[in-house]
Amino acid sequence: MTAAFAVLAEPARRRILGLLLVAERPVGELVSELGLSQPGVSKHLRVLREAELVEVRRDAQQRIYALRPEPLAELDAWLEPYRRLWSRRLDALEDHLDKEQTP
Amino acid sequence: MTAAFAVLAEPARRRILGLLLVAERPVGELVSELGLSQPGVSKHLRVLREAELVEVRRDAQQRIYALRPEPLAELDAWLEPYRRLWSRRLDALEDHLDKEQTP
DNA sequence: GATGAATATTCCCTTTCTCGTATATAGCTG
DNA sequence: CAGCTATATACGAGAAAGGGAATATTCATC
Repeated sequence: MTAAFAVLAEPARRRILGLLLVAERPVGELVSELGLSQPGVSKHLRVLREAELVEVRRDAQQRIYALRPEPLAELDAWLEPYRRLWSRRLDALEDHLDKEQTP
Repeated sequence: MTAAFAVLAEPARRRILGLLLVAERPVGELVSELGLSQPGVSKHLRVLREAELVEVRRDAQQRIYALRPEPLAELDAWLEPYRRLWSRRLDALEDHLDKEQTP
């Protein structure tokens, strides 16, 4: 949890996740789309990897990075108890679903 | 957004928010419940205040801290596009509400 | 106005992050 | 296996963060 927040505190890393949400990508593509140095991107990717926010796959000499949603789901869960503070809509939703589950 | 993530990366600060979710509290109460030094707690509170995650109210010589949910709501919104990656339940919910809104 | 309680701020030290530049590794291709 | 491409790591510098100890501020009370 702590790790996930710290990792996401970096704008560049959030941008990387945004790109990977659209589609998985090799490092070079991230470099050109982000406008950062290649070592810089690699380093951010290492941090994201260690936090399990992304995973790598080798394709010849390229490394294809893809999103791993688990830590984001944890973050979402952490947010849960706070949601009632702003979300009427979600409350209604949950009420509805709860009723649906216990007929 | 960046600020919110950075602030929440500190476990002590998340604990403070957890306590304030239950009820607003003076600093002294936070100090005893967290087991941290008073200056330490005050410093975390300053950071939380600057990120607008909490607000202060004076009550005699005490300062009562309370939660301000806005930055958490922003975080929730940031998470939105990623949610489909893990949440079937939420998708169902949104579908339901969307239909409800456009009868 | 002095005292005491509650809270904030400052200073100093150590650690951690980020960035740039340079260098290393891994794997294809001829 | 030489050379090229794609990616990763190492190193050094500078900024920022966290924690402890000491000090300052604020307000109520006597």
